Amino acid sequence: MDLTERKRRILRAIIESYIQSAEPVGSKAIAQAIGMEVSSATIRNEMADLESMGLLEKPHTSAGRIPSVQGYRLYVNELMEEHKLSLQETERINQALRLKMQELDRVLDQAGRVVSQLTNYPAFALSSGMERVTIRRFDLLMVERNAFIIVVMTDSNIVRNRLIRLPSDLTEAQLQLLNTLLNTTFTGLTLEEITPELMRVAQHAAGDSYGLISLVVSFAIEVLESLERRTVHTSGLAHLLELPEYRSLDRAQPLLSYLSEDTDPARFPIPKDDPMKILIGPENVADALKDTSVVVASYDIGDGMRGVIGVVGPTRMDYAKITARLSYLAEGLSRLFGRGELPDGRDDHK
Amino acid sequence: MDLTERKRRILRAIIESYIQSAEPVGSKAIAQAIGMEVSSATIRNEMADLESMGLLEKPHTSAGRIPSVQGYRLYVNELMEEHKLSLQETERINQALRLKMQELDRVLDQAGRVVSQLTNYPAFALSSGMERVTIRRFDLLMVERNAFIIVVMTDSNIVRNRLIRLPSDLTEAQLQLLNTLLNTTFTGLTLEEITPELMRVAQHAAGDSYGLISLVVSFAIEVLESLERRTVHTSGLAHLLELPEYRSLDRAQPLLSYLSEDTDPARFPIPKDDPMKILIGPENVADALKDTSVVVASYDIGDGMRGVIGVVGPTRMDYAKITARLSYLAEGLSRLFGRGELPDGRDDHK
DNA sequence: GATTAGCACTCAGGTTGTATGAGTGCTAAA
DNA sequence: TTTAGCACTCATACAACCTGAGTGCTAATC
Repeated sequence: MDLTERKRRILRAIIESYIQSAEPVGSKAIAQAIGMEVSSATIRNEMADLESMGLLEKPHTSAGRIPSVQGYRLYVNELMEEHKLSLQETERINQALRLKMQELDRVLDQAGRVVSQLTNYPAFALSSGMERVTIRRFDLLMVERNAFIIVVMTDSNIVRNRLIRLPSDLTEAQLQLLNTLLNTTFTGLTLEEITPELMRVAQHAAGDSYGLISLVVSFAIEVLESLERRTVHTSGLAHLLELPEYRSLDRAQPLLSYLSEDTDPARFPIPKDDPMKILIGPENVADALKDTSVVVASYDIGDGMRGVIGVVGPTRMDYAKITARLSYLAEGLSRLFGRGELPDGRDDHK
Repeated sequence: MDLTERKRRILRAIIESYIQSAEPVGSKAIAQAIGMEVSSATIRNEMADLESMGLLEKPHTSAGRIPSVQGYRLYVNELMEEHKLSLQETERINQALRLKMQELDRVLDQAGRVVSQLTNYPAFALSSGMERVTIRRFDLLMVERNAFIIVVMTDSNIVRNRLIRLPSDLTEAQLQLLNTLLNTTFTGLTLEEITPELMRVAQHAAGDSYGLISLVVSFAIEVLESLERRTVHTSGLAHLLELPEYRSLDRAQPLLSYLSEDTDPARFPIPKDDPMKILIGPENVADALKDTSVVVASYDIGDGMRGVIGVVGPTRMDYAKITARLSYLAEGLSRLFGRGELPDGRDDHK
């Protein structure tokens, strides 16, 4: 059967109406929406065709039609018009970017929050995780005679620090010695390459009776681990309950629980090649997401890392609007963090 | 009217049954619970008395009784038996403490999560906020010719850092100069004392044409602000929906929204003098919490700061169990962070 | 005087039956 | 090919009814 232009118009009208109302839409309503060129009976015939093509379905005999997953897919791929962001919307997003994204450390979390506020859907944010991170340099700063600060910087330009106190005193010279030893022995190594063996050797070479080296190195290990570990942040969960499809607790609870237990990042889809991805209903791998849609976008955090932000909602979510906002935000984030241009307020360099 | 020993026993039985079941409890059930020494009719008489004393109430004529706010208050103050934590429970808490609390930075968030997991209620966590924080020292570390790291340490021993890139190159000597200038001019000052005036003077004195000083100082300001600003973290919101009183969306939604929009810490109660506080129903100030109970505990983060963790649940929450777990956890956290014993692995100092 | 058995009464919640209306599919006419 | 008309299907809302748990009161009992 042919997907005529009229069928496409009707399908689109049905989907957009359903996106708005969450109610099955009938032939009469569509006849009106299209502009009364044809009668509702004609629409009915067309709808029957669309249904047999698998693009629509009926919740029951005498209800209107609702889009099927295939229908949404067609809509997203071909029918959907690009949503133009209003000046207000872009301004709001820009403001969010300016205000919230000060600390790189908390980008993930913040990005999720912003997305959720922007879309009124629950959102999640995760980092795509780094592999093969290494420490680029160590710095030890003497604070008091029995306290110093470790500063480590990774090859991906992330800096972490910790204050260490000792049971006994330490001289500046000792610290210097330790510092150079660390920088010669433990830089450029991945997590796996830092073996207990290596530490023992270094400890011996330095004549380190205090176990200082292991203290500092274990901090470095912690940093490397935390960077390799991906974490997920979810936010705006309460938005879910505003949607008619989740007025029933039986529907809402499993999804809410799934999103709340944000332990395992593997459960959230990440876009591989494209900057943006739309997963409709059963296209999701996770069971709990089987009748929700997920829109994910990725952005460049710089230094080879990518961040991922996503929105979870009912299959009838307003794809046009969501994708527009999400991609605009992702671009903004890329601009902010990517290309080595960190959000420190610094300008472009070299 | 006298609150006889028998009345107290009955009241307690009613409250504990209601805490378990969330169903109004009838005379017969109580007669059984007490041990059938008396008949249900007697219980009925006693219950009528308790009701006229304002300790019980009826949802409607032919239902059982439920505790009133006053009833809960009496229970919490006098009737409640201390809940003994099982070995498993303490072990679980200790493990959570050991595993999760590695980074002081994320204590708040983590503490909230742990509480929520421990109690199966939504939890919130906030810091009591610091006042009059000052920078104790600056360190500038040269990374490349056009990049350096700022490390600032506050008088409360919190260390923060940031990587700064410059449009042009810089010599080690320049950085040294800047470093000493910062340490002589901008240490020991509170947020208010760092005026634009002062910055201009310093900039002039240093002949700082790059605006480097303002770059570094604005980072310092950011750090001070972030420490003074209190933030709230909520977690485990989905637990709310497991409770029968929030099976109805109309009840759950306002509360969920209230807890989700965790912007304003002022909306959450913090215990003033006592280490633990129980707020039952309308004893809460916030409207959205008027028919929930909140249990909060505070713990010592060290250096004069206190953290606050709390649990939100229905008025019929299991006060005995919750308070036991919460206070154990709070003590653990105090031990971990308080008394200058930071989780860095360092020991007591001076 | 305190306790108990018995009984009438109340009321939430579940079940059943019925009406309503939105929407459909099919057929015959335009 | 389109349209009007009609019979048919269901979800939903609503009223009527039943049931069972629980109460308050009264009169008998300890």
